[in-house]
Amino acid sequence: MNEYSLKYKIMARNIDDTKIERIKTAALEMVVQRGFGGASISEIAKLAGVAEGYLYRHYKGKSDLVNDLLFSNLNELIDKLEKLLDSNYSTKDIFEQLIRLLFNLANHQPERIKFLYVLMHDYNFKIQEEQRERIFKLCTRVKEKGQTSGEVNENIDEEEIYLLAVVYPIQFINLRLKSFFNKSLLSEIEIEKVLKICLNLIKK
Amino acid sequence: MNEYSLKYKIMARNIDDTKIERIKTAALEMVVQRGFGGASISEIAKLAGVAEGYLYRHYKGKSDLVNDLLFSNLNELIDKLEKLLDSNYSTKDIFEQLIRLLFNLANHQPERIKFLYVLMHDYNFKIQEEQRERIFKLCTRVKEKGQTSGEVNENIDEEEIYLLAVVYPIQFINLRLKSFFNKSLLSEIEIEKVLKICLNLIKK
Amino acid sequence: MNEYSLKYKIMARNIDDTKIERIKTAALEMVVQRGFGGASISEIAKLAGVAEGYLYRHYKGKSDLVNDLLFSNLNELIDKLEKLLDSNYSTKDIFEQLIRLLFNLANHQPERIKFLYVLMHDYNFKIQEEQRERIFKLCTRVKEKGQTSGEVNENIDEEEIYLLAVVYPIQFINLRLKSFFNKSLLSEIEIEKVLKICLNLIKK
Amino acid sequence: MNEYSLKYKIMARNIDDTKIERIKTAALEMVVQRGFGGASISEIAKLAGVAEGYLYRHYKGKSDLVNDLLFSNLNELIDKLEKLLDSNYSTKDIFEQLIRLLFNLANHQPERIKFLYVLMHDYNFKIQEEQRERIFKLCTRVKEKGQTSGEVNENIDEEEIYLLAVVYPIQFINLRLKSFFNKSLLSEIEIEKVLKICLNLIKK
DNA sequence: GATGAATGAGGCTTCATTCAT
DNA sequence: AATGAATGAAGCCTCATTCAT
Repeated sequence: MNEYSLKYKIMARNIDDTKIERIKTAALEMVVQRGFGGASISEIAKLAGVAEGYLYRHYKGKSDLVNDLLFSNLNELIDKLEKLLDSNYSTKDIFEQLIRLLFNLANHQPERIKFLYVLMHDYNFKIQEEQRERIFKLCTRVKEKGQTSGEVNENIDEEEIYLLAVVYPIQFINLRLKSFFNKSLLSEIEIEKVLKICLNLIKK
Repeated sequence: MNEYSLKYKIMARNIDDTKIERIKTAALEMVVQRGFGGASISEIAKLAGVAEGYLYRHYKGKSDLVNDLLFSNLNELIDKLEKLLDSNYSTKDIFEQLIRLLFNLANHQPERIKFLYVLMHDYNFKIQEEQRERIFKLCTRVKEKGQTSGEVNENIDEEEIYLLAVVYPIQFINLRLKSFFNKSLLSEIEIEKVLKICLNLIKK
Repeated sequence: MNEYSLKYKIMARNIDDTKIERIKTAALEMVVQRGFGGASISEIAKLAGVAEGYLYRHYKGKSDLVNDLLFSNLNELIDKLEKLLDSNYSTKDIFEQLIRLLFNLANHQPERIKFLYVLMHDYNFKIQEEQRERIFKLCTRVKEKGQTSGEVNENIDEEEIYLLAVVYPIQFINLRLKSFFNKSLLSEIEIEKVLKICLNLIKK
Repeated sequence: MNEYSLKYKIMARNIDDTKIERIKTAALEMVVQRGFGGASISEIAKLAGVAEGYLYRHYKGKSDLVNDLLFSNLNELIDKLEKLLDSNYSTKDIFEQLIRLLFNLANHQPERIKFLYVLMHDYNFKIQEEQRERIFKLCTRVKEKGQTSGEVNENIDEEEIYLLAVVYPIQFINLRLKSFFNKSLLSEIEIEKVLKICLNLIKK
């Protein structure tokens, strides 16, 4: 193997290894920018720098691709939350970690949080039953842990925990990402603001 | 003009008068069911019982139609809120009335609240600057009124009022409309639940 | 209405009225030339002088179009045969008329007989059950009529009548249309040749 | 080379040796099942258990592959017929042997006779000039032999011999393979039926 | 005003073919 | 020799939009 072919090989490898990743990133961005219906395969492929047909070697179609993206992005989040709960953090700290996690995502990969935000509100995309159950169980665990430790109000249920600890921060973040009220910062102050709301809620 | 054609004309007139209304209703339903990209003009026209071409006499295109729908639906809501604020209700009662208003909409015209829910979270559809300002001003009025009367915490700002009094109820309602946690009731109990959260968070 | 618009109207009408006919003709030709899989909608539309999309206002898709063509072409033939049988022709004359009919088709609309020839031998296209039954019944009628009059051998069955009176002429004609043995005439002599074979095989 | 790799090589060799054969079988089946246009290289390769690219080391493309298949299948048949004619069989026996040969094929390798049936009727696939000539010469030999021995009518020509001794049996067989008239048997009785028609034809 | 036939750009998808390994 | 990842042209089909009536 000469220098050229070696270099080529490495390049080829590199291109190869990131191809699907680039498709995912491109699809995610296009869905955020144009919505599911508005995102076109040809634009996604162009943005990813792959042939249109290549996409179909890995996904059955656009729907499959986007559902897979939703599933894996959500899974990543759920996994992290499960780990959080497996730790010995207090309930308060769990909320804080969760909110930090979402803000961190917003600051480093804003497209991801936008993507979740967009698809969570699309009546065409249903979160898989299995993931819904995992989310519900997470909320149950938080609730029980918090109520046992006396940190969480007895009247709060899973739905409210989900709405305040997950949905509320996501809504806050996206309002900022849209500069809806002409603010777009997502710094420590904002984290505390959101956390305060969240904790305020659950306390007795 | 004989009796028949007269009668026909009257019928036609009557039909005519509701044509645009029917288009709006149809478009709203289709956008909720299939998303903006998935809703097709021909289906909307068929559902509305009008010719495809008719639609273009009143709207420049699909985008124009849906933007108009978003605008007018939002306007209706904002108008009602303004009236609420013009009344002598206490801040608490204003929140209650607002939440009742949203629940009422959900119970009687669920498609409307779904429509708002879907489009408010679509990065393609921006709420018009003018409406954003009206919303902001409404929040300012609520804030000031509430803080003057001592009902609202001094640290709460417009953004938080919007998130808690508008976004939170809409999120709650749509979670129920989707049966996300296998609950779908939207009755008095739920209103109180949402109101309690909302007030709890805002009060000192 | 001025002269121009009148003329235009007539032209438009003419174009209109023949549009579907032109699609059918074009589809038939393309299927013969390239086979079902090889015939493309865009080529068919171009040949017919209509927009690609227009085709879909009348047919669900390529398959629907070609099936419809097969069905109607076959129906036309079956209808003619039924009329032949309703007449008072002798069995011999019925065979002769049938063969003349096929030769006539071959001489005036060769694409049609090629089309039937091509699709009847495609394992993807099944003749509809209803048409198969009609064909079978026609054969039964011929058989019974011929056996009653003593013109047809008692041992001949429907299948053989179909093979000899329908399939054999079609095979002969297409062999000629292909110049398989470097002959391509389809004149009176050939009609007699085919008829002779047919009668010879059926008679006692 | 160690024992393992040797064994592997032998196995590989064995597999290798049948690779083209497997491609041919797979291609033949796919063409029958889906038509030329509908048969895809990747499906053929998968069914054959070879890499897609391998196919292109032996054939210029799909068309080349299928043409080769048609050529070789036809050649096999023609070779057998030539041997039949080189024997001392009577003309009657030659017809019988030919028909038995076709029925045998139908019973043991139905896909092959279907393949011939499908492609013989496709206006895209022309039988090669050379093969057409060989077929014609075979018919001439049969004719002359039969007319010399007095078994074949003087008025019969090559075309008719081809149509009755080759095309007719193939048509009969495929009508049965399709259960066109709800019969699918291809046993001794059917052979006799076809033979009778065939002989009836040519006799004086 | 109102219609709906017609258009054609553009979407999704398949698949024959190539080529680096 | 053999592979199969990758390509991209071309296929089928949809649908927003236009326009003659």
